[in-house]
Amino acid sequence: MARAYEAQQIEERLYAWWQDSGWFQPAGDAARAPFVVSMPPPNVTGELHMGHAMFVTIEDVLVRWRRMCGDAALWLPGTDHAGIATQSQVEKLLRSEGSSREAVGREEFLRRTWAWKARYGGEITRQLRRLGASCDWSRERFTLDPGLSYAVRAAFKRLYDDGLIYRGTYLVNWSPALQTAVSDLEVEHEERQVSLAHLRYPLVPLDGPPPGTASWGSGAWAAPATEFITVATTRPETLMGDTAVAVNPADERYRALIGRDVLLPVVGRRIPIIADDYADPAFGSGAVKITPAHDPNDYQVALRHGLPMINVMNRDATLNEHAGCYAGLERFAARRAVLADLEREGLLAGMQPHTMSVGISQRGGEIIEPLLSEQWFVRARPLAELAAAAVRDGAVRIVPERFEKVYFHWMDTIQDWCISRQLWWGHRIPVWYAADGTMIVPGPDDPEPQGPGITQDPDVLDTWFSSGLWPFSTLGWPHATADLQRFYPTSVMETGYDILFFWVARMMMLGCYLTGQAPFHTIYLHGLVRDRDGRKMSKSYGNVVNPLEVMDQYGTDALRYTLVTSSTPGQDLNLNPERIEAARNFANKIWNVTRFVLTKCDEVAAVAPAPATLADRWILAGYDRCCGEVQRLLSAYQFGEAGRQIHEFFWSELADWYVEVAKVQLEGDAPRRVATQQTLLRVLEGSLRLLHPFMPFVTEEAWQYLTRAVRQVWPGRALPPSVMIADYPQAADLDDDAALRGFALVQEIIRGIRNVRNEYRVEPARWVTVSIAAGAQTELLETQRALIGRLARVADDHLAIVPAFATPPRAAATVVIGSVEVSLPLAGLIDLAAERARLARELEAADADVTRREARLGSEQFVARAPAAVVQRERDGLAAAREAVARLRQRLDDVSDPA
RNA sequence: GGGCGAUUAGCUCAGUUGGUUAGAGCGCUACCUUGACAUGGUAGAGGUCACUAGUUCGAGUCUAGUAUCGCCCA
Repeated sequence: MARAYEAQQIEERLYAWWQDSGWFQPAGDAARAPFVVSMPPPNVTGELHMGHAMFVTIEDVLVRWRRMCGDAALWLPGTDHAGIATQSQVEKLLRSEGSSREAVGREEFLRRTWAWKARYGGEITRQLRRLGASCDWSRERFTLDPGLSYAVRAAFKRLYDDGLIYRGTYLVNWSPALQTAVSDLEVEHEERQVSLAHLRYPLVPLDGPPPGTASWGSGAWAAPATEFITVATTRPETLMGDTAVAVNPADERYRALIGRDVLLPVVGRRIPIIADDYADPAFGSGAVKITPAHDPNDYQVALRHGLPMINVMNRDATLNEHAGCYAGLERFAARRAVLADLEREGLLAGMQPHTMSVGISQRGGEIIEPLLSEQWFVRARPLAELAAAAVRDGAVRIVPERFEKVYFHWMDTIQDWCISRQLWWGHRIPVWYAADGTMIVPGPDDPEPQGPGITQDPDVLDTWFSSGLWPFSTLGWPHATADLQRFYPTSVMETGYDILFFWVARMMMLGCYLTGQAPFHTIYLHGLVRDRDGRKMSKSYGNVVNPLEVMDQYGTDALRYTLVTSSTPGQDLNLNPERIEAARNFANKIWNVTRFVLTKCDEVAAVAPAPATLADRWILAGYDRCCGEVQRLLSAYQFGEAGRQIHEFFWSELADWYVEVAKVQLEGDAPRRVATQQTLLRVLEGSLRLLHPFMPFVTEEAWQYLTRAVRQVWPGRALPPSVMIADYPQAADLDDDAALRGFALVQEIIRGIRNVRNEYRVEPARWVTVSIAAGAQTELLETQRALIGRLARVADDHLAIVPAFATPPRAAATVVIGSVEVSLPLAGLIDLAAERARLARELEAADADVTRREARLGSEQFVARAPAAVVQRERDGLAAAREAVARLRQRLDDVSDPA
């Protein structure tokens, strides 16, 4: 074995070996309970980022753990066609060639996109492998696979026939840059500084000549109007689409005007003044223009009042023929032009700065345009009720629980889901139109409608529609395949909380409705990975930590261990590079403990082992307790805490103490050596299994070396070929409290002696003399004298362990541990004043301890109400503290004695 | 406007049925290259658990409120 763990040299080899051995596939034994995780499919053209590293790590911990526990574990991987993202990439490519998708046509565009996918689509899955993902690549899926596309058509047909999918003209979020509708979720909101324009609309007089006879732009357009109503708007360029002006019915200022008409500037259309609560008297002038085709609130007002809806914009956000003289202008240029002209006509009453929330396209980054258009929708309410009930009834549990509230709120306020996208890359909507406009919706097995004048809907479905079917479409649904029957519903859905609505909610809705069962029993949500200062990682900040570079530098195990132990469920994680380094060091520690054990176990005498020593019993009890805790924590989805506990045990107990103890014990006779070798092998081998789900590579490599030795020590012991298919350690509930307490005393004595040596600057190599007055512990400590001598560097013939000191030691430093007194006569080194100060400090602390415990035990309420075990612990602690105080006082007297 | 989270050592974070003197890693101080490991070892220093009130025999942990920061929804 190399002196240091070198991750880069083993990871690829081990991963290939695991996969080639078929261990990533679920065990065929039908008696085993399945444990199934659907991998959240990454964007097929995406590149690995920390979010991927996070979900892969957590899911792999979960899956490797359940697999080792004996489940038939299936982790099904795949990728998502990511309509907008992928199409944008290919369009960018075409633009660089001076072409466009329109120029090459739909068929050629799709050919180009598939070619792009073939070239770049494998990258992300190669990168997932580097993370050690033990997923079943033989079942890998892609959302545009024939099987999954079939599932999409089947789902669409079913929902359509059940009246849950409909087509209609509605106001949707339009992305002018992408030229498609997007769903509510794909719109982000941002506070922006905008100008609120106050526009004066002339009223049509009750009698007398109407205004608007002069041409627009003449400067006299409003003449001879005498009455005006002022409306406040942030979007003056849409005024040509106004179909009313609304005022609040309770607003005294405008009550008399309700029912009258105003003359709309630019186009000269007569529109009514209506009363609606939507108009806020406190906002702007209190009167608001109603532009139903360009504002969601106005749209609702128009529905209530039966107003016409006039769309003044094209799909690229330029104004159309309804905008009169502004037709063809881009929306923001039009705004400036309209304002200038209004001013010239004397119709601009003022401008004021205003902060408002603006909808931004999540992908394009430009301002979303509410646009009236014909789209397909899923009627979400019935589906949401099913999905909410599954969680409410306890069929599905969300971890951490607090997200249930968010989930319910979303389901309770759900809006219909716009599922059509004006893209070419994706599942084409399976609807055809006859020449007369009749819709034909064939089932997935029906032939494609053909005939004169029959055309298919040009749009595709939202990518989330297909990924909403993912947990079952990947297993063969709607066909009752063997996989679907064995592995559905799946077990745990693990993903980031940021896509609870996008994806998890849709899987729940579609899964509950289409399969009649919730697609998984547990939803585990992890937090987002941020930089060390808590900022979101983004290319524009330049604070992105690339997981591939981290793995190159520190190894995959270090990255995984850091990700899984740096946070708690649902909590964001600030990734600190120093922690990754610490995790790398941990891997090296594991490696070197293994090296140590191997060199000490290369030869084993053929004799019966000696009975266990106190230290043997202590490390076995500690290991056992650790196994129990880890099992408990993993069952409770406390992955981070489980990983930290193994670290604590491995480093602080096994490496720091037992390895040092073993060095001493290995110098004993053959039966003692064999017993120690067995204990080392047992605990280390078990610890590697315990840690394997977290750090698969170093544990496997170490385990391979180790088990060769284990086979020699225990020739009869059956061992599987890989740690990844070995049994996960279970606690035997040893509960050896005597060993835990006894060894803790030994540790305190050794630490006490080391402390004194350090304070008195005793050279590390020098052997010292120690006397221990051990009272009731004399017999126990006598059995540990070799250990104390070696670990505290006390010469064996200078270590006295007696029940009590005959005469108080002189010129000695003293350490008191309860009833045990450890004395170091350091001839020539002891400074009595310093020793007095040291003892006084100890005494003060012990005294405080006594006072605290006395106060607690002095309370009748405490004794009466606290659990008996807690009271007893206080009593024991008080007795020990009193003993220590007495001894410290005595010692203080001794060193104060001028004799 | 509604909801959620965070606030613990210089830094990044744990602390899950409330129970000894609140922990880890990094950093810091002193010492040590002793044969598993300097990617290391030994011994230390370092905290009014944001603040206020409450519940309780007992609160970092439970409740209410306040402050600051962040996120989600409208």
